[in-house]
Amino acid sequence: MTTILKMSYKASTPKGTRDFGPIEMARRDYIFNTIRDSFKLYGYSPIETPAMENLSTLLGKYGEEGDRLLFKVLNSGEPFSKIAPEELEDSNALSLRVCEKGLRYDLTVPLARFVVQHRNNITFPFKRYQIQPVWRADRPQKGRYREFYQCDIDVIGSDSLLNELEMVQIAQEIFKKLGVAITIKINNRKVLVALSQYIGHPDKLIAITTAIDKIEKVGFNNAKSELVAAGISEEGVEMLRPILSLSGSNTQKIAFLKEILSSSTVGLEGVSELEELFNLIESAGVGESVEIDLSLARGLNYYTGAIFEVKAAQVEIGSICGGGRYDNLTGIFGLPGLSGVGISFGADRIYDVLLATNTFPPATNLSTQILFANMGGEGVQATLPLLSKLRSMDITVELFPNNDRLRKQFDYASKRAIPYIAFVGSREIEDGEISLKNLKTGSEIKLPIEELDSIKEKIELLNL
RNA sequence: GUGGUUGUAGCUCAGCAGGUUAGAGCGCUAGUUUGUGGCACUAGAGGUCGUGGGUUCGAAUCCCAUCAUCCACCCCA
Repeated sequence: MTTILKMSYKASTPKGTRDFGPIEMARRDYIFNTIRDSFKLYGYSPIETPAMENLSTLLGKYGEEGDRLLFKVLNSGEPFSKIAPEELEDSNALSLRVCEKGLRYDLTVPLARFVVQHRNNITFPFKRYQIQPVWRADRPQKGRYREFYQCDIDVIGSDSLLNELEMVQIAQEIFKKLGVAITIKINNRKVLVALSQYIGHPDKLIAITTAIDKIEKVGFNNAKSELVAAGISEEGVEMLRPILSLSGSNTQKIAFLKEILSSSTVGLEGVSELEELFNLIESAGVGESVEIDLSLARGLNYYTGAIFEVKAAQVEIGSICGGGRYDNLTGIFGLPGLSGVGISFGADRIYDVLLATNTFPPATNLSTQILFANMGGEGVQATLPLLSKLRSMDITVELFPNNDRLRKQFDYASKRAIPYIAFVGSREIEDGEISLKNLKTGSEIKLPIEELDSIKEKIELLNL
């Protein structure tokens, strides 16, 4: 064993990926189950898509930055055998020659592909949920992994703002169940488009939105110099100042925007969408901690309407949930005219938040209820039928496989947080009973085998 | 992609104005008469000090490179 270890390479997972042990899995299941339960409650159905998509499906959907972060999969066989020497010089072009597939970067683009491909079998509006890992070739850091799970819901084929409302409701509900304090930020891409027109630089939308996004972090003046560097006039940037430092209630913000953008058709459209959405949110009574944030400018370039982002109030970890409306994502795959909205929950970051705030429920540690000590030969024989009986009663039991010293068996039980240990040895066999001991309190009782049906009540006694 | 941090036992780390056999705590293994654990005591296993060069009589310790790591930026979940 030791020699083998010495000879082998150091065991590790690839950069930015992790293993999940039993405790982590119990906690992750708790998160996934909570999220999934809410998704189902609102009528969403599950789908799954492959880990790999054709690279052509993925490329160009996430902006330049996103393309760079795609994990590409080398073709099998001998992909380089047909490559001419001069083709080796352009590494970008080369990677497209030798890689036809890529790992999915999110769940939204695969969904768009899925919808287009299966359009004839789908009933619209299509409400689906999807919980699967995604991969990004990012540099890992706190709260950022190269493999992480997204939990998505999307509605495809309905442009009603009721869908946006539903996203907000579900986010509120899930984080309430999980015990995470949040703020939900909402903006509208049309408003951002209108703002860029308003300051006279409709072509600089991307530069403007990314700079706007930074204002909170680096301050207005730094963002301003960045915008000026991007070729935007100083007067134009100054026009943004009152808008972005806008404070007050959501209704005040809306009123102000209406005035500023009164000459812009898209702008007014965006503002009235915001207004209508907030009216719906009020009617539904889920307006707590929901605010308009004009500095919210999600980077994924397929969003066209509402955009959302959820931040944990108590933990600094980036957004734990985000999404928005995209009017024409399926159009890229040849099926125009379908509007969709979606939101994605970042399970791994939510995990980190629950861990940091210590809000995992204690029950997530529990595995086996009763460990039967291995007392050797006849004890084991007498135990086997009891195990089946207890399992049929839906009690999680296991028998220690080796006839080790009891000290060791106790050790095993306490390390696995098994609350009860049972003995069936020669004494018990003689008296036709089992001994049952509570590891925590140390109290022990005898239970006649014919009364096994009442074991649950007997266990209650042990807890006193 | 840019900048910084740190790499010593399974884990957390100490050692570092260069000097004989590299340490601690926790964990692990065995034992303190194998039908009762968590405590305590005793003993033990386990490290080519991330890797490769260099400086030096001598390097875990200084220099360079490289890889890995974590953090920040970018971007995002």
